[in-house]
Formats: sequence, C-alpha cells, structure tokens
Amino acid sequence: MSADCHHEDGSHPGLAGETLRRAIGLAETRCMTSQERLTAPRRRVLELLLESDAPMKAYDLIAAFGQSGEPAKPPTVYRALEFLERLGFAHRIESLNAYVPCRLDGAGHKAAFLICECCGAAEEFEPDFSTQLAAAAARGYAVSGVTLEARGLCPACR
Amino acid sequence: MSADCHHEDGSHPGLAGETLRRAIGLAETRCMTSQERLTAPRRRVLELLLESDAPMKAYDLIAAFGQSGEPAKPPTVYRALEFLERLGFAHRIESLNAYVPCRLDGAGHKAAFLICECCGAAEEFEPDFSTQLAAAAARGYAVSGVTLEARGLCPACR
DNA sequence: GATGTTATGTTATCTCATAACAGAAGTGTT
DNA sequence: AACACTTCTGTTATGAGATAACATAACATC
Ligand SMILES: [Zn+2]
Ligand SMILES: [Zn+2]
Ligand SMILES: [Zn+2]
Ligand SMILES: [Zn+2]
Repeated sequence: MSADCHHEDGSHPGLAGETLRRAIGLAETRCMTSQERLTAPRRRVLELLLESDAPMKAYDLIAAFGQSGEPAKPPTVYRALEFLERLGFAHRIESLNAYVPCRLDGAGHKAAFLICECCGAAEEFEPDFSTQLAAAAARGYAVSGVTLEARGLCPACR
Repeated sequence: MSADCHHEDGSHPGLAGETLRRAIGLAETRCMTSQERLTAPRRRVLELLLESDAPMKAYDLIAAFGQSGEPAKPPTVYRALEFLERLGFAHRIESLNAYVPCRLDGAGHKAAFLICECCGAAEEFEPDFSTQLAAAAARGYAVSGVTLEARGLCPACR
C-alpha cells in the first residue's frame, strides 16, 4: 500500500450498527451449531475486524481491543485470531502479516485475495485451484491447503 | 513440518562441490550481463541457500554466515536476500518466513511452491495462473504479482 | 459439588525485520 | 591522480510479530 493513495477503497466498507450486529449474530449461530463458544475476547476481535475497511495487523487489534483505550495482552488477541481462523470467520493474509474477516458465505471454504498495493484494500474471492491441484498431483503431492495472494491495483487505483 | 518426520526428502538435495560452484558461476554470469555485482556477502548467502536441502530462515543464514562460526549482522543477510530475490536467484516463502534458492531456469519467472508439512521440503514449480488472473481481471484488478503456496504431503511422506 | 476440560490472564521471552548513519569500495570524469 | 558520484557494507539500536509457560477462571458432565 502506497503511503499517499488518495483513492477511495469502497470494496469493503467496515460494518457498523445493525449490519455489524447481524454479522456477529450469524457467527454466534454458526458457533452454536458447531458446539463452539464465541466468548467475549473472540467476539471483540471479530467485531474489530468487521468494523475495519482494511486488513488489520495483530498489534492494531491489540491496541484497539479495550473499549476505553487499554490494550489487550498479545496472547488474548492471537488466541482469538486462531479461533476465528479455525472456524472460518477470519483469514490471515501471509504477505501482509494481517487479518481480515471472512467476506464469503459458508464455512470451510477456500480463500484467496486480491490486494491493492495502492489503497491497501484486500478483496476475498473464491478461487479455482484445479490447475494447481493437478500440477501438485502430477508431482505426487497430496495438498491440504493453498495460500493465494495476488498483488496489484484495484479498479479505483488503476 | 512435523518434528518427527523420518522420511527422506530427496526432492532437493543441497548442492556441493562442482555442482555448487557451477550454480554460483551461473549466478555470476547472470549478474555480469545485468550490470549487477555478486559481492561477497551476496555470494555467501546464495551459497548457503544452495547448500541447504530445505528452506532456510533468515536467522539460520545469519548464524551460518561466518566461515568460522561468527554470525553475520542481520542487515547483512537481509540485504543479500533482497538482492537475491530481486535478481530471481532466491524466493521468500511467506507462509514459512523462509527462503529458498531458485530451482528453475531463467530469471524473471513466476514461482509457486509445494510445501511438505511432514518433512519440510519445498518444491518450486512453474505455476499457471490463467484462471486466477481471469478472476482478477473480472473484478477490475491489474495484477502485478502472485504468491501461491500449497501445503500438503510430498510423495515420500504420504 | 467433585472432576475433567476448555478458555483466559499474565509475565516473560522469542523470532523476524528494519531504521539510521558512518565508512568503504566501485565508477566515471577531469 | 584527484574528484565527485553512486552503490554497497559495517554497526548499533530498535521496531514488529508471535509464542512459551503457568496460574486462574469458567464451563460442562456426572
Ligand atoms: Zn473467507
Ligand atoms: Zn486500490
Ligand atoms: Zn524460481
Ligand atoms: Zn515430505
């Protein structure tokens, strides 16, 4: 992300108000059905991710964690992120060391990202890995997970 | 990579002797033709990467840098890695925070990796991103680079 | 309400990476 | 050779990202 990008992102406006509550409620429901608990710190980290319009760094989350400005302790946030990733509520973007809330429906899906080098937006999309999986199979690999992150310019920044 | 993998890797035996010298000589030649200098620290880091049979962490390189056991200073190694990546002699694997020498011919190529979660081997392959690039184009993105890292089990570890 | 399990709080530490600046080495010009 | 210019290196210090370890609390189940 360039320091002096003046373009509007617009791809993922942070959630607020009723929309935010609905997204968290959906996560609640999904937790219920999978016998998992959306505890206070987990809910708080998910909320911070959903409110943001760009990927957040772990220490951004740590700093923003407390309602009145007190930061969280690192393990609090890292544990919450681990939980959210495990349930598919959030994804880590390896090339940014940053985290985003899942923007796609349905749990257990594959994820891939288009990352704008100008405005910092990260758009999630449902990837088709068939070509790469075939290449892996041809080499005798059994693939369990794939990370795909494309860098470039979003429509607004081109 | 599991701590107790007993399988042979075999995918990328570290180079040694004449083979190693030839690989470094090739890098020298490519530097000449692009008006770049393969200086001592750069050559040393490339040598360490080529000698290794698995991805190396930056601080592994730092520790192994000195011929008689003295470590390098971090910036020495990070600068060399930056150079080697820029010229296509090495690649960073984001999901491992580790580095490998390029195993494919030709500079300026795209790279992708198959990473064994058991033995730690990382096999480079030439990816076909046409499907993903089409998906990106459909969203109005102009892609400048793609990271693809697949985790799984190599043939020896399956 | 005793027991086992899962989650949290807390401290400390570890790994990974870069900023900043001084000095050396290469390059080209006069 | 002396100069100016650029690139690379050496060194110190610090910033950024993540986890180990252990004590306590909350939940579940019997
Ligand atoms: Zn998702
Ligand atoms: Zn943009
Ligand atoms: Zn390569
Ligand atoms: Zn393996």
